[in-house]
Amino acid sequence: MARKSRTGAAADSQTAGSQSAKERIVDAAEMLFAQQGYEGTTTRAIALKADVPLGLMSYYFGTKGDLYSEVIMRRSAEHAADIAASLQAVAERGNQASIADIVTAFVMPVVRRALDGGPGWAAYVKLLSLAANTPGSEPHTKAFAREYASVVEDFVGMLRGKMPDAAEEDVYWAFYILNSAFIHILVENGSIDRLSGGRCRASDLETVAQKLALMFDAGIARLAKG
Amino acid sequence: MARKSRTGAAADSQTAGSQSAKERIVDAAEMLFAQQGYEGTTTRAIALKADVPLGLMSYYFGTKGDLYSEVIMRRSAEHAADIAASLQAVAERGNQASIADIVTAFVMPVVRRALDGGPGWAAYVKLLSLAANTPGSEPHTKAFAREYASVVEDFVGMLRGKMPDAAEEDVYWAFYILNSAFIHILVENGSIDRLSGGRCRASDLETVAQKLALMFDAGIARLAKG
DNA sequence: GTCTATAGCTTGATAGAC
DNA sequence: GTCTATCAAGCTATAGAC
Repeated sequence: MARKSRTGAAADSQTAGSQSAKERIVDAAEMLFAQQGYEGTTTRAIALKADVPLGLMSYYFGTKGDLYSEVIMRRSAEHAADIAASLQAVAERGNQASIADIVTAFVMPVVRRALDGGPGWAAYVKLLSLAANTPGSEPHTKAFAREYASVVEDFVGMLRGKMPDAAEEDVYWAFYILNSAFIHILVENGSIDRLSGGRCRASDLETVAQKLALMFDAGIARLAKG
Repeated sequence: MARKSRTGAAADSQTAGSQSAKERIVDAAEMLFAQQGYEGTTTRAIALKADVPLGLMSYYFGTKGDLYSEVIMRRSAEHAADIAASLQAVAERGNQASIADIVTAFVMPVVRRALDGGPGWAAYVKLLSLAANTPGSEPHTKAFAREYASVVEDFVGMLRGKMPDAAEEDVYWAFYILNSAFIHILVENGSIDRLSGGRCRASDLETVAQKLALMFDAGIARLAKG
């Protein structure tokens, strides 16, 4: 037992495949950061899950913070473009699009990635929302915020078009409250499952998206009246 | 410079007063856990902020996890009773109370503590919402959830009274989405401030409560229609 | 490029003097 | 009760053999 096998017991069936060591490290980091947070995840745990020697971490990525950045950057541009396209498609329908349509266009690209994108994307979405909820993570949060700033502006602009008589600040409150609900739901662990006795499942993001669109269609309309 | 003064530079103007060492430790822990999270806070940092020698931490509270529990338990019962009373007052008005009234009754006790309760209560409220957003914190989260379970049931019951024609699961979705928005807003650090160019302030919880009541009054009514 | 071994700190917790 | 000194373990990051 001179050394650990590359496909030994420590290897994770999800991350240890035919991918390169570099990819496996990012995959493992993504999953662990999403599950345990940045501070709660050690570089050793990442190396173990990726089944690579500890030294490779620094060789490929430098510090732990640099690796975190890499996890974000690997998917953020594609994801943001994804949402932008979804919003654009609705914007082209002009006034025919309802508030519910706009909310759905904003929310569904995230839901689809989380549900159909595989475990990597699911972890990324969780990490994305987790970063927005974590204090003392200024550098991390700012990195994410920058990547999605343009998409947020598009969305707010479309909401504004549906709130012609509202005070400017109410457009921002509408976005803020909707986005807060959505972000929190993405990190949720299942408190609603227990509370509802199994009638609702937090992991059922499609239903969540539908209820969000329904509620905020009415809620934003109310706010828009002044 | 044989040893650090009890009122020396390391002492925090907030926590180092006439209180006992034991109280100062809990105060310092509360504030640091709220600002940096559980993993991000070291027992040394707490001791430094409380201006107490490191050894006293274990003497009074045992482990770091025990100290965290103490931070929760110090205020949770009083806070939960506070919210229960607020809900009860609205419940006594029977059908006269609107959905907005019920939402306000649920939200305002938290807002009032955060704004008028002093820095200790402000930190506690932040920690409360932070715990609901943190992964890998099962033991912590469960401790909080247990303390507020009864209040949540009361609130859900009152919502149900206002949604007589709705499917049972929609009552839970209504609560879940509202609570998610509220919880996330309590940890927010000011992204809305920047986005709105200063027109909205995340710290202005009174306005947040007002907008929440307005939007969810309409949103829950819509959901209640089926 | 890959891996082992370890340096250099910081962590939570405690032993034992006062 | 209070405080200093320190332990054992775990951390990130790196030096240097292969």
